[in-house]
Amino acid sequence: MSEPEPELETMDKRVQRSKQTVLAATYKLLSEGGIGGVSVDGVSRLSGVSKTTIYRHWPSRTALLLDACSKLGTGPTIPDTGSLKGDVTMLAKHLAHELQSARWPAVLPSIIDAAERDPDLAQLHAGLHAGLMAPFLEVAERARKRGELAPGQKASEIVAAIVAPFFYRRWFSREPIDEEFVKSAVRDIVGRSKYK
Amino acid sequence: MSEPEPELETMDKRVQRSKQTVLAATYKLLSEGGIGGVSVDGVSRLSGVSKTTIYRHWPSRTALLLDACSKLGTGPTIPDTGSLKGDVTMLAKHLAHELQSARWPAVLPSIIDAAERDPDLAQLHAGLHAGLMAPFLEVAERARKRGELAPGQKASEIVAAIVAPFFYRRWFSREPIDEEFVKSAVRDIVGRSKYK
DNA sequence: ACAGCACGACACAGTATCGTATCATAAGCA
DNA sequence: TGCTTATGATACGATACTGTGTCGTGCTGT
Repeated sequence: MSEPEPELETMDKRVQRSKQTVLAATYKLLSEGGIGGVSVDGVSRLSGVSKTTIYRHWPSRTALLLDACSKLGTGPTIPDTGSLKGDVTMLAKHLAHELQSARWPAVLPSIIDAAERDPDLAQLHAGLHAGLMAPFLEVAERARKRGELAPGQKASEIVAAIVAPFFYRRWFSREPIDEEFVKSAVRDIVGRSKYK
Repeated sequence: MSEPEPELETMDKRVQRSKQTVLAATYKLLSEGGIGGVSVDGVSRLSGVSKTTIYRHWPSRTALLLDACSKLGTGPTIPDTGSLKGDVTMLAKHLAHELQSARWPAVLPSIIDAAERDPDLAQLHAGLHAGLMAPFLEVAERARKRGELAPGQKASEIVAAIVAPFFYRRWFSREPIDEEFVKSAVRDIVGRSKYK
């Protein structure tokens, strides 16, 4: 918002290459060691781009970190099966798969930790979280318009109810997220939305 | 387990005092800055105990850290109101209060982050988690014996179902955990246990 | 072809960290 | 009281990190 953002097109090829290389390396270190595992020296070593150049493009380590983190949670395509159950099933399966294979789940705890103290990171976390939840929210909203949700029920509550058990499993109880679990989670949600 | 643990009674008064002082300082730094916020130098400065002495009692920073962390989750007294709803209500209120005021919720993310990579910390996390869940598990088990749970329902599932939304709120959506939320969470659980 | 600009290779200052070592002091224990 | 033992002050070496400064080289856009 405050950055002029000088249009990738008009950028010097060398700058493009450098920035991209550096971001890739940062992302790798990030996913391997969390926020604490990222140092400018480390990024320089891994990427082969000299530290001097890195500091030419990012004013500080924090800036680089925020830049890399912001490209973390690219959501899936939003399904549209026509029913809440169908949509949620697809999203839940996708989430289950990502939680166990993608790289961002390994990074998120360190962001949450940092957000506990640093306002900038808290904001970043809010953005990431919103991005992750967006598909679920969209699906819930549609169900609402279809009349599949009880009157008093907020869409965000549905979203929390479906996602919370997944997160709990991934980071707190650390149990595997198998097909059985996904099924029962979806069942709970759908059951809850219909009655009462 | 593997440590001889030389009986607090027989310890030199000076040792007792040092260890306690150091642990207190460590705990404070831990709750303020997470695991990353604890350095031996920092503990020394804050506690007034010299670094030399700290290294006399703990072989490494990690050892000190594990020692301090292990005293983190001292659970509440387990209620016994005679019904699942009563018990869960009490525990949920207690949890809600702790999540917003106690110090361990600020530390847990850093432990989870570390557990993502360090096996020792993963074990520590497992222990803490077990300690936190124990009261809920006990209460659920009792409900089971009373016949308040459906046959196929595992106690641990009930526990996960009640706790997950609290954790989600505290660390992911970062919404306040008010009385309304606690009520509806309890309602969900009790409803789920009775039918089907 | 040529000028400008980005680049890499240093080197540097300042800070913070983990552990270790030495030695004098003071507290506790018998 | 006197002996043992924990402690504090201090310095040290090794490492890692942030961020800046300098300078020569070579890629890029015109």
